[in-house]
Amino acid sequence: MSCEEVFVKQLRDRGLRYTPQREMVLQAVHEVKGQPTAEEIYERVRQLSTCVDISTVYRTLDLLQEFNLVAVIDLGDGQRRYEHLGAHGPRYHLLCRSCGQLFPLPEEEISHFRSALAASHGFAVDLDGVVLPGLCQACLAAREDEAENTRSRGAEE
Amino acid sequence: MSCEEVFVKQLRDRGLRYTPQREMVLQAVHEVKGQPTAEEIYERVRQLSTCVDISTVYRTLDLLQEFNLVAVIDLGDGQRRYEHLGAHGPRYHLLCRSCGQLFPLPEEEISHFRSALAASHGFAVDLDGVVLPGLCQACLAAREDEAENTRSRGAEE
DNA sequence: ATTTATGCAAAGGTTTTGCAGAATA
DNA sequence: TATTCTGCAAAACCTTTGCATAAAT
Repeated sequence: MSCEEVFVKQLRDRGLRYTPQREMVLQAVHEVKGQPTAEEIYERVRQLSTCVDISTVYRTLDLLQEFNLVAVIDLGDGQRRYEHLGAHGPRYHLLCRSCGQLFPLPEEEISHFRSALAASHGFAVDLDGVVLPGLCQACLAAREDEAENTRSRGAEE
Repeated sequence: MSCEEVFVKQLRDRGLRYTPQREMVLQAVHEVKGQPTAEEIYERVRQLSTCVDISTVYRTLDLLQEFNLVAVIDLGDGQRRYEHLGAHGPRYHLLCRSCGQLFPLPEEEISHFRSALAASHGFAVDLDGVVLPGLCQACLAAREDEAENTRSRGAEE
């Protein structure tokens, strides 16, 4: 079942309606790369039709989230971001604090952590859409180089 | 070295000043339980002195964060929260999506996850102040009971 | 015909900023 | 005395809401 079909079905099941605006927001969610903000999705929608309001975009994104068609992502910059959830299901992310790049984190990495936590605390972690900050390989290496340089410079002086 | 001493030293190192307002904000951070918002810290400060402005509180909290004396916590309710970082160092949290309770997550649980990730992706996760959502033991049990009841009721009818 | 959805505009809440006067080193 | 800091007020920011009109079933 395609995303659109899922959306229509879920709407119908609740007595809600499939409108052109809702269709356009879903399309924009597919088309905009990365993890767009509501504003960015709104801009894409505006390319399709000029008189759609951003409040409609927000309202539609709320629905898509409820239906598990998008995940909400927080990169800690005070703006909500949205990510399309296709057949692949939930995604987990690593955010490099230094370069700002977002890296996907495969499910396998999460599952060990999840079961360890379930065993020790009885807590069922649910990391859908969670963004884990840190330093990526490249930035970590750069930082180590810098520390090395500082040390050797210190020794010379 | 006490928090206050660290704060004063860090300020001096940057040519910044130790003012009564900054002292009171640090004190409030120690005294308010849990993970207070800027507003809550502000209220505590106001008990000490009536004419301190909330913008000063925000500005001081920014400094304390830079100096690693507080961690910033996001419980996903659109309000930044602050947590005092004492000698114990960074804290990790589990947030129950159902009852809203916050549970501490000991360092040991994190470290396996961190080394696994470092080995597989070369990414150094840094979960200081990160809040991992999920379901706590009690809410998980309650949910399972409910599912059980629904099933047996369904069978009766 | 009935109910839901939309656009508009305005409000909402938290956090930030500009600036003149006060305080610190 | 030279900067930094503060309080005040206003702005900025993202998101939500109320309401009359329009659209969908």
